[in-house]
Amino acid sequence: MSSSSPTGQIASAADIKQENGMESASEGQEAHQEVAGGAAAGLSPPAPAPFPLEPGDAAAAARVSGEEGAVAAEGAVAAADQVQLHSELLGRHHHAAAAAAATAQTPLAFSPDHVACVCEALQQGGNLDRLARFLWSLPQSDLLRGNESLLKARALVAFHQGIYPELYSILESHSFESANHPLLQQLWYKARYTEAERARGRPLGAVDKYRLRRKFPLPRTIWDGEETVYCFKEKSRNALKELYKQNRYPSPAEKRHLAKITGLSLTQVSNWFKNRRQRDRNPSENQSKSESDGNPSTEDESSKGHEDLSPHPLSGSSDVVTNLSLSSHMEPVYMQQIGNAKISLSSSGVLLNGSLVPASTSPVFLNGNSFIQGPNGVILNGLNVGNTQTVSLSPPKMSSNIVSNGISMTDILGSTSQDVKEFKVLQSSAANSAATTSYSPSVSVSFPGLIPSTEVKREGIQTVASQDGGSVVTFTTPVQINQYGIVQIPNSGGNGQFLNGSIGFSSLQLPPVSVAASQGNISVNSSTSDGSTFTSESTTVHQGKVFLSSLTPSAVVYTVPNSGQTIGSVKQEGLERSLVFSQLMPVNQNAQVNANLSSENITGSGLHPLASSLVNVSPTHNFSLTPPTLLNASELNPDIADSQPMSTRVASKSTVTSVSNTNYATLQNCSLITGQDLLSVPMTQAALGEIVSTAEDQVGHPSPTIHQDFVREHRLVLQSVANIKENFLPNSENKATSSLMMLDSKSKYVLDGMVETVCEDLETDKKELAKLQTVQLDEDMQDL
DNA sequence: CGGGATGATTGGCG
DNA sequence: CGCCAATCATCCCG
Repeated sequence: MSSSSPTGQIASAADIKQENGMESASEGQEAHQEVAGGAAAGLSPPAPAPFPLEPGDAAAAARVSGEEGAVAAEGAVAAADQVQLHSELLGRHHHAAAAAAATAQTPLAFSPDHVACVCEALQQGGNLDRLARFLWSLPQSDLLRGNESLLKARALVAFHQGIYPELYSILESHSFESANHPLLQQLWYKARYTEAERARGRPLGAVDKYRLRRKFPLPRTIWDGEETVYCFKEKSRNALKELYKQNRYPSPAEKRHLAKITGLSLTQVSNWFKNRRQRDRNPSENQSKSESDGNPSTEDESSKGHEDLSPHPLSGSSDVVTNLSLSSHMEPVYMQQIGNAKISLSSSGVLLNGSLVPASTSPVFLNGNSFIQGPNGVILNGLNVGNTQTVSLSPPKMSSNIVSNGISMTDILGSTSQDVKEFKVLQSSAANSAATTSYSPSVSVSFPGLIPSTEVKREGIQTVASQDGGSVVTFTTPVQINQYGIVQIPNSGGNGQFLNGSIGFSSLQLPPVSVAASQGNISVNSSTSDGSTFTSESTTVHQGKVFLSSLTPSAVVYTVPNSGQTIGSVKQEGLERSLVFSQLMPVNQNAQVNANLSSENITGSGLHPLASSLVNVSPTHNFSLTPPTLLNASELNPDIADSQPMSTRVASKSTVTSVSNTNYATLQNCSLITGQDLLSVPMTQAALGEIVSTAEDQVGHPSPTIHQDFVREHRLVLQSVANIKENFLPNSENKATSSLMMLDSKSKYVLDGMVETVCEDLETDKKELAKLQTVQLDEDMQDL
């Protein structure tokens, strides 16, 4: 199930419920009341223009004119009556002249505003018949003017008269202001319902209406494109379940806390518990009450997850790989995104950006389609090796295993920095650097390289920690990975920290140059020789980014974008957003994709030049990721879910920005930061304390809105980059003038015109971002 | 506020 | 399109 925002749900329900009110509104009842109040201020006489106002029209106009007047005061009703009476008289008075003018086909003397005013008045007054006559009397020129009020009036009349085709035509032909959307949406649906009822000869049930809504989705002209979802987000539900397990009757304080964590309202939280208890009490519904009163649903989900987690035949994986080839088109990505598998880790595994795997002990998975299993195993970067195979390491006992792209560490270590190119590693336990050797690829298991849109959930509050202070990663429930392969780490209200501890790489375990994963969401750079630990004093999540404040130089990063909402358009609640992450952060989970592309367009040309300063990227490598591959329109574009296959061409223009400073390191696709580079960054920049990584694909796509968001994100990133004053290595490749910006130690700052422009525009955004971050940080601190 | 009942919404299945 | 299950919301009662 795709996650959804509570707000969206509520709005959805509310909107739909208003549907019932439509009828009365059409009758002009409720509208009448609303307008009556505002009439007090509408003492100005109706437009004296000679238009075909009927007795009531003038009054209606008067009411509307008063609409802008503030609030209805007491006695407004009486005043309204008087105004109406007065208007009636005026209207009657002008009637003769108006009629004459109309019959004479004389151009109307009143302005469009007046016409609109009358239309509004008649609409609100429910005088549809009169409105129809009024419209009828208007000259074509006016009707064609495109005045929204007029169009709305026409739509209303069409609806009222049952001329639905015309209604649909009107609604689809003009992009209405959002303020009119509710009404027009109701007209749209109501018309559909009515048509269906007539055709069926019987009233529609809730389900029938639901199906009609699905069958006849609102046109974009009267809809902002945001989908509404009924269920709470998976994350929220998990949080609720967690507490429910502990206490079926949470105290008000607990409810508030939960509400805050989940982004739900207190009422929703209460209702949830109430419903939950009710369900538990009625075993009738719960056929599977086998599991005591724990929470079956959670269990169920877990089981589902395991199914998904279970190893798949290689054949399947290979297929996936094939599909993923970008060269053909983004379909693969699309598929992943639409899916919605959920996986729950029973143990304390952590999955990041990728397909997950059940962890026997405390594995950490990052960004990978491949998984690795092992005690304290760690892995990342789903790029699996050419074929979606997964490697599972089962080190005898060791603390940490690192696997990347299905490549054994030995391979990595042995290889030159160039070979390291695209891989991400996250070491959950830095217990001892010696662990490096501990990993033994003794067992290789093939996994489906890719589980379509896997969503990993982590139930319960679990911790993945190493025994020694080395590195500890603590997650407080739930950690999710959405179909984008993104990990969601809820702002664990309770502890207020979701990442607390250190994530580090021991120097020994890493290749000469620390590896910053470009394509992943998480990157760990270890620049220090000692087990490099990363300590996060505080974390801030904002706008799809996770900000980690780290006191230590070792850079770690971790960007987590959000959730499932990305698919299609789903309403997201602001709150939710702050807690989760926006999908803006494109994370490429389809590492596999690269394999196909790499050889051809990308590799060699684009990244290579940069290789020297970055951890090199070797073109020939199987899993070399290339910018285009990493950031492709489909991944960035939430609309993919709309089933509009996006053909993302490698050649498309794409910009990747990656910024890092000592405190944060954001790794974006295709950017690699070497340990040296990290070290080179002055510690003094700690103040910036922010990591932003984003990428924008310039490829045009159907969702302007989203695109804008993206742009914004991108801009934010750029801003941060500017602040840091770090180095950029613009890399233009592909005919489409794609620009790849990378930050490296060389402090070479190159930006093409476009980028510079963007940066300039960001001045204000920068401040906003800083402010937002601060706020978020404060909130987090409070939670703590 | 909790319990019970019931309606609404959504989605899956056949 | 019917049926059903899962979820949420709402109303009423104690």
